[in-house]
Amino acid sequence: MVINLYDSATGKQENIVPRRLGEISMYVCGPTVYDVPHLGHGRFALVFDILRRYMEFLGDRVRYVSNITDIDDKIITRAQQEGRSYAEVAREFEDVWWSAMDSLGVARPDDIPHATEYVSLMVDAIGEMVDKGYAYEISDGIYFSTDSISEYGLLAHQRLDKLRAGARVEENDEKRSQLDFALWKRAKVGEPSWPSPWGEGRPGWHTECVVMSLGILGEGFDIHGGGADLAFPHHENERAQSIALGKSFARHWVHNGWVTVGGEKMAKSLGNYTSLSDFLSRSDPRAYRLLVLRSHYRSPMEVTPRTVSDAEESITRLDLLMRRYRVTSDVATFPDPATTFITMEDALQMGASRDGLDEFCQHMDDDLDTPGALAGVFELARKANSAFDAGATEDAERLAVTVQVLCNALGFTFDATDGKEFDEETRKLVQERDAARAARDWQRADVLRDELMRRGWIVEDTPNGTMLRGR
RNA sequence: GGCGGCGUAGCCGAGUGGUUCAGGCAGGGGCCUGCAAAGCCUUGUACAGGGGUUCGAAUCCCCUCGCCGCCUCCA
Repeated sequence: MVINLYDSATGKQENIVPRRLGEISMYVCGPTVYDVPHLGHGRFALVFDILRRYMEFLGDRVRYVSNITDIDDKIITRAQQEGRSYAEVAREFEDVWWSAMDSLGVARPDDIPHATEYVSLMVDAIGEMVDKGYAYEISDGIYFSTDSISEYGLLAHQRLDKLRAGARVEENDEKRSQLDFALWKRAKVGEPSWPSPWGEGRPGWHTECVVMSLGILGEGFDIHGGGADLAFPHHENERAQSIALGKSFARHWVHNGWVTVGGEKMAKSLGNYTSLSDFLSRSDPRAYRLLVLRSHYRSPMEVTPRTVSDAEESITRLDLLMRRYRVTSDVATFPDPATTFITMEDALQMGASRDGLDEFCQHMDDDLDTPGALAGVFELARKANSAFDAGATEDAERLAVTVQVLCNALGFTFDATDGKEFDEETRKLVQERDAARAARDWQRADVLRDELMRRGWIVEDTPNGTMLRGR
């Protein structure tokens, strides 16, 4: 099975044929840890988590690398404002990052390189670019000469002269071209710095990802990903450097679209962002994953209180199916998506429906059409409920297990509570109500239901008696 | 100025040149239920506007309007 993905470099959908059969190497630009992450960061993390899981589902071994930029102008600025070290700032916000990732159910990358761990390799690379004539020195550091790369502009889909014509700022007269970017920034007084042949300083942002991706995954790795705004100039600049270094770079480029608010890009600078921690403290984290899955990864995605509560309702529907399924079945052990990637083979072994899996894959293979795949999952859920209603338990369970397995493949977990886990007082009310109902004392039963509802429960009657779920 | 994207029913959001309105949420009707809840069934005459191509277009082409993004740090 081969997945097709839209490639930002060619502008077309391409078969992802890995450089080594059965092994996929993927590098995704991670966050700069200078502040709390917002929903936009959450989206890219989820998109690539889902892509990764799907490739594992197909049976490929994925090596997933995503970096942490832990040295950068913004980190330094913040550290100076708060009178602490850049490392403290970076540590703090990296911790926030990972705890948000855990809540979202994003599995850890296989490798998490930090920029500061690669400074000396970056210095080597910059030296090589200087030696080969791709870089030049001016008063505040070393710059890459974009004119030296004939293909520059591939990812921007623009020619060099057009790009130059559109350049908005001319902040540095010494640069040969406005498009040239810093490889090495000389340290000003009080700034953190590392030694180099060009004096104390720090690497420019665009160098770390080339050095780390090539260093860990090697030449010609399969997929390079990130948010759409990284395509230019960040990824363009990475590419330019790889050419200068004479190394073959990423075979495919994948970029995800924005989270929007009222049609506008969610961004720090616009102040229209919701931080992940705020979101996660108010809403079911799975709702965000569902929102991400429900829109195509390259489309803009609108997040509003209403879309979020819609998503929560949808999740509940699946939760209830899973509860229904577990009531009739002993199978309660599914792999935890946080640590395990389920494969199609596993799925078949667990009794999932071949047709259901095939339809799922058909959508996913088509440029990660998660909305289509998800529609199929809900369709299966409907059929499962139908079969349960009809008493066709065997069919129902096969359908339900398919839903379960596909959702696991997408990184979802379910609320597995059987609706009977609550405090003693509540338990007593439930028992009394069941007794009242058995005695056909409807008045008493209704009083008890009202009481339970007052306590925040949604009350359901099932063949197994009163069931509760939270509101 | 250059390049690119978007505009789909109450809301979100896919999709495709042509029988059955992807799916979710919300709403109407029904079945089930002691009543509910959940579930199931059923119900929507959507594709910014205007031209054109076609036997047939929301889907292709042209124009107009509106919105947004990238070209600077940015997921």
